[in-house]
Amino acid sequence: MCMATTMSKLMPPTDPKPNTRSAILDAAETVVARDGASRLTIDAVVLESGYSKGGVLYHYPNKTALLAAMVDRMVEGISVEIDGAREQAEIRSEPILPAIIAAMVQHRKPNTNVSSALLAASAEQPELLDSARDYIEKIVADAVTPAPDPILGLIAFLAMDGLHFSDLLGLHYVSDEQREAVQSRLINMMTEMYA
Amino acid sequence: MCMATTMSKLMPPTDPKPNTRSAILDAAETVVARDGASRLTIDAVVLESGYSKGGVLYHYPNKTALLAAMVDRMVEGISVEIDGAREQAEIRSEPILPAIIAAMVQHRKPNTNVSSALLAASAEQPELLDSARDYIEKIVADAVTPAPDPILGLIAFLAMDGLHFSDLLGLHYVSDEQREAVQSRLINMMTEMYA
DNA sequence: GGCACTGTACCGTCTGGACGGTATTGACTG
DNA sequence: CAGTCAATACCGTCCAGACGGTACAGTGCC
Repeated sequence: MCMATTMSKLMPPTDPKPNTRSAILDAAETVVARDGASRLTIDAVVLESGYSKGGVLYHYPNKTALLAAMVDRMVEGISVEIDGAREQAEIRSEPILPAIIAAMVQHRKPNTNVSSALLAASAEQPELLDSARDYIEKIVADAVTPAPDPILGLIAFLAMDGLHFSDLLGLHYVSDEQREAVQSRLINMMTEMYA
Repeated sequence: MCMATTMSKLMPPTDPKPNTRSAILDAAETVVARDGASRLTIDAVVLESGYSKGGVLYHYPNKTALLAAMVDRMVEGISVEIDGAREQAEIRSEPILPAIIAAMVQHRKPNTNVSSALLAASAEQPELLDSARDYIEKIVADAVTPAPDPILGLIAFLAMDGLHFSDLLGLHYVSDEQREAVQSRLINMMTEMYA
C-alpha cells in the first residue's frame, strides 16, 4: 500500500552498511529495556528495527537464535574489554583486579542496556545463560580467587554486578554521584589489596 | 447500588483463607524459578498449584494482580525482617547497618526463590517494581546514607544484591563457602565502620 | 545470478480472561 | 425451623487475539 516501487534509500546517509545483524540485536535490546523481557517478540523487533519480518527471520531463523546471539554479543563485548585490561595489566606487571573492575566500569558507559540480553534470555530460556556463566566463572577462578584477599575481590565483583542489575531492572536506587563514588572506591580497594 | 446496607465484611482476600492465596503465589514463584519468567502463565500456575483456572482467577482477577501480589509479598517479607532488625538495633543503640546486612542474609535462607517476583514483574510489567524500588530507596536513605562511610555501606548493600541476583538468574558463580565468607565479611566491615 | 532483503499470506498453538456453573455456609425472615 | 437469599470459594469451558514460524513471490544492488 505504501511501498514505493522505485524506493531505493531507506537509510539516512549515515551508514550504507550498518551491519543488519547487529542492528537487529540493537532493536531487540531496545525493546527489552523499554518494554520488558516478555514483550520481546519477533514482531516487536521487526517494528523497532524497521526491517521486515522476513528480513529478521532471514538472519535469525528463530527466536532462540536471536536470544543466543544477544547473549553472545554481550559476553563477547565484555570479554574483549576485560581480557584486554587483564593483558595490559599483566604486561605492565600491575595487579589485575583493579584493572578488571576498571574495565567493567568503562564498559557500561556506552552500553547501558547491553545486559538486557541477560533478562531476555533468563525469561525465555535460562539455559542460554550458560556461556555467560562460564565466562564469569573463568574470571572469578583466574583473577579473583588467586588475589591476596579473594573474598574482598569477590565483594568488589558482586558490588559491580549489583550496580549492573539494579539499573537493568530499573530500580535506580543509586544516584550517578553515588555510582561513581562506589566505582572509584572499589578500584581503590582493589589497588590497596595488592599493596 | 452496591453499598452494603448492614454489611460489615467486604474483604475476602485478606482474612478468610490466606492459605489459598499464598499457595497460588508459591506456585507462581516455583514456576518462575524453574522455567523462567516468560513461562509464568496462568495455566502454568493452575497446573502447579492444583487449583483450577477459575479458582486462581477468583483470587487474582488478572495476571497483573498476580504479579503485583508477588512483588508485594516479597517486599513485605523483606521489610518485616529488615525493619525488625533496625528497631532492635536502635533499641540497643547498636549500629544499624550490620543489623540490616545480617537480616538480609538471614532472610534469604528460607526464601530462596522469593525474588522470582522481581524477575517476573520486570519481564512483564516493570512498573510493578515501583513499590520495591521505593522500599529500597527508603532503606538507603534512612540507613546507608547517614552511616559513617556511606559509600562503603552502599558497597555492602550492592554486594548483597549481587549475591541475590546471581542466583536469581541461575548464574551460580559463587560457591556456598564463598557466599558465607562474603556475608560475614560484609557484616564485619559494617561493624568496624562504626568503631 | 545471487545476496540481502521486502511484503504478504497463512497456520497451529498458546494465552489471558470472560463466563457460567456448583457446592457450602451463614444470616435473615416469617 | 424451614425457606429464601446472598456471599464465598471454587471448577471447567470457550474464544479472540497474540505469537512463533513457514512459505514464497518479488526487488534492487553488486
